[in-house]
Amino acid sequence: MAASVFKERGFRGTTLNHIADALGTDRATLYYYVGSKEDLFQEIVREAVGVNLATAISIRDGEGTAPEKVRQLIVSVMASYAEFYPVLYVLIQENLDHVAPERDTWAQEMKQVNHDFTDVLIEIIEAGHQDGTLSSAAPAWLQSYGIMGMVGWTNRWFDPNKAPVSAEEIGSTFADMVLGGLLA
Amino acid sequence: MAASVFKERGFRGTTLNHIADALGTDRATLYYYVGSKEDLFQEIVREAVGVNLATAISIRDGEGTAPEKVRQLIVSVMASYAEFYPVLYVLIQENLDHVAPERDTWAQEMKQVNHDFTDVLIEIIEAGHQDGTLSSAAPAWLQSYGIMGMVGWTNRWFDPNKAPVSAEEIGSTFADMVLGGLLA
DNA sequence: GTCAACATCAACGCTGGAGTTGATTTTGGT
DNA sequence: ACCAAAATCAACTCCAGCGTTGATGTTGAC
Repeated sequence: MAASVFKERGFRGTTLNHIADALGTDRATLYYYVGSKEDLFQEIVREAVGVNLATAISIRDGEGTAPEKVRQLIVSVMASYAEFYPVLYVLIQENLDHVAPERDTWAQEMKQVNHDFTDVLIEIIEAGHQDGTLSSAAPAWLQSYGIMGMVGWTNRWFDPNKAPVSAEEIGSTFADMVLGGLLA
Repeated sequence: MAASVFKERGFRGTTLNHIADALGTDRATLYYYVGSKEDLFQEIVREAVGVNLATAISIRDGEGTAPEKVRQLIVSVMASYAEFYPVLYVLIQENLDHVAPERDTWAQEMKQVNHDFTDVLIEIIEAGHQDGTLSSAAPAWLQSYGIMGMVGWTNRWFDPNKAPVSAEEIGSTFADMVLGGLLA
């Protein structure tokens, strides 16, 4: 519930009044349950972030060729976005470079998780470069950033409860684009 | 100058004190030149947004096959991001769904521009579906959103003054990925 | 029925940041 | 040298939004 409000208005744009309203209660009542706006936000996000990284790692370390792993990763991330909607998007849409100084410790941790996640993708792609299953015409990090962009940008338009396509279809389409390309 | 501050902190995270400091002056002096924080922001962004859309339209209406146009569009957008850096990113990184009510009129206009831009890309891709030069396995809008994501997400990591690769290289890599795919 | 733990909320304090005002300094034209 | 326009800045006002407190319900165990 509070997550939806954060998703719709962003952290800075959300006041505890907005959340209290959404919950049909009073702002002061909210403080009976949470220590601060920051606490509330972190509590919402905390669990989901780890899950995503763990999935990526298990794909990297699992069976399959590099291209298969890239596909699995894209599809499973999209599936997570839908499953935990809107929790993961709440985090992604926050530009962690823009957080206020007080929130810096937490922001650093989150950036680390993002960084680790991206690294997993880079490693998968680099393995593909090594064994020749993926084109090494460009550096693996740049290819990874492109993929992360495609996927991460869905926070701006994808709502699993309203979209005409499923998260899996989106993931599959993106994987098709990025692996096989759009050329007919 | 002020644009850099907005880029680094986001609209909400930027105070006029931050900007005044960056300019080595006083906040009140700033108000001698601009009517409000909002005015300042719009003034910075106004010009650049139109340019980008115009470029897209001229590519759509120009010579070349659909795949060539997709490539041109991606590369030219990346080039614009670098040329006008950080102005276009300042706008992109603002999630226009999160703006405060007072800013709504302006936000609607900006959303319209974004929408028009995306539409141009969709039209290019649809033309490719028609003439068989691009795969129509997925809807054109979804393929477009993927491309917009790749490109738009660069606001999180690309700084033309620091990056080890040029905007054109990035654009070219993304075009390669999306058209030919990464499969070797 | 009573009491303690649980929960709610009106009313407050406080701070950060937008925008204003008026007095003062700087600049440039004659 | 003089004056008017341009520019600067100290010192305000105002308000939104975070967080607190204490008084007032509500509930469930015995």
